Amino acid sequence: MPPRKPAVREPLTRDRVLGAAMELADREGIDALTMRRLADELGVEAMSIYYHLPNKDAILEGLVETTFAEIETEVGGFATAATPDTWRPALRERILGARRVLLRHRWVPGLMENGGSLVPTMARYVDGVVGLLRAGGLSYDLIHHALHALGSRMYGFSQELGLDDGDDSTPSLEEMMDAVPNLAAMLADVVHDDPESTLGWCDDQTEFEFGLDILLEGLARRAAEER
Amino acid sequence: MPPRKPAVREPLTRDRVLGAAMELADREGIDALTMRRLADELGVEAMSIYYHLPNKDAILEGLVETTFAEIETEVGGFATAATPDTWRPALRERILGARRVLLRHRWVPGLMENGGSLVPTMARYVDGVVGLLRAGGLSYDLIHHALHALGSRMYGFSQELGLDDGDDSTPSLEEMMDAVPNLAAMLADVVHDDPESTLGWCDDQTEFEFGLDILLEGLARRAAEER
DNA sequence: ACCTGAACACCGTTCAAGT
DNA sequence: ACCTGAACACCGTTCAAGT
Repeated sequence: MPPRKPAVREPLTRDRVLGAAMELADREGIDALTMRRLADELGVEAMSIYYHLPNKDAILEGLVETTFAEIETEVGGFATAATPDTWRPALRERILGARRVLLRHRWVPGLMENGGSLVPTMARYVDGVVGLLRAGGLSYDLIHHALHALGSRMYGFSQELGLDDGDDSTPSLEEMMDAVPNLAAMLADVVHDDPESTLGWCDDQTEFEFGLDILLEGLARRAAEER
Repeated sequence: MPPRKPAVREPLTRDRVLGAAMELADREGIDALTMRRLADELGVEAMSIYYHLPNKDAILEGLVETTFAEIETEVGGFATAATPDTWRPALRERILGARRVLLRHRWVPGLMENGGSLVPTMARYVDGVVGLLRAGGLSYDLIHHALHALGSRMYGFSQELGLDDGDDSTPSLEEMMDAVPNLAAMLADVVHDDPESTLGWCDDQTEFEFGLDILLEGLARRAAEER
């Protein structure tokens, strides 16, 4: 079958731009996402993009928006019934669902931290969490605290600082032994069996759930005290 | 007293560059810190900086390093004796001390998240935390989990997403009422008395401590179970 | 209505040249 | 040894012009 290219090229649209941007960022990282590079990807001139989206920030916002739309699908919608007995596993499941999506777009957390303005679907995600906790019987005050306590964990990630940098000049364990003896001892003791981190910031699934469960546990205790 | 400028200007040094960079970033934000702007501040040509520091990343690393040196002073050194009875308040105090310093340099967390390679003094900070927990009687395994669970809270910050963006186009509470009813209800109920956030990511001191205490509580429980 | 080319005002950085 | 000027290879974006 001979490859038959369409004579007339598909017209540019906002969706096509965002789709190509998403694919490019997934494939080559967020730094590769420049207006000129994106235009190349679309077989178009850089300035053509500006006809469909006002500027680069709008593209980045659109990507976050798209990601949270994926999350909405992944968790089966943001509206959920919950009771004082079920909110905790329900929230846990929702957060881990969000995490599964972010693992497909690891550069998205980086966008969420900075630009920071809450895009609509992201706001609806948070709204869903609030609704879940409210249905679980928590006071708005406790819910408010809970959102702060969870922080970025609410979305399924928590940035940490890797002990391993990709640089070639990374000092060996022996070299740092005297500068950071406790750290070295810990690393020697703990078999860090999965050096490949899952979400850019080196929090693997087990560690993520460990921290999440402590927080859920503490929130549940405070919720029980409220009642 | 007439202002008497020295005829020969003070020679450039690594420390002078870093000092000016720190001051500039504190005053005008990290985005204002460009090589040309920094050179202006030093009364020098942009390229002169490269004689004292290899590149911009080295400047950013140096700033993180300087910040953690400030933290070391603030908390009275990283070495601390602790016992199973005292590790928890000791760690709490250390983290809140780190936070006080970061509040003076709010742009530093942003640097720590991305570049990410652990600068020496930062490694020593973590080492101190490990030493503290070890002296407190925790196993290396639990300590390892603890570092992950604390995440960036270990350093005194936790990024969250502000509900308030500085944009003029921020939708009012009424406008978002139907899109995010639960969120709107919570905001209406909770008197968010301090709209001015403390550390860029809108986590004020109270909220930070709330989350921190839940984590410390959970860690203490697991530590007790270990013994 | 949709896309383009040239240009502007920035970046970080290289490199040969000044003193 | 220390600093500089010109230049390079990039950015995002504006604006007048094409079809």
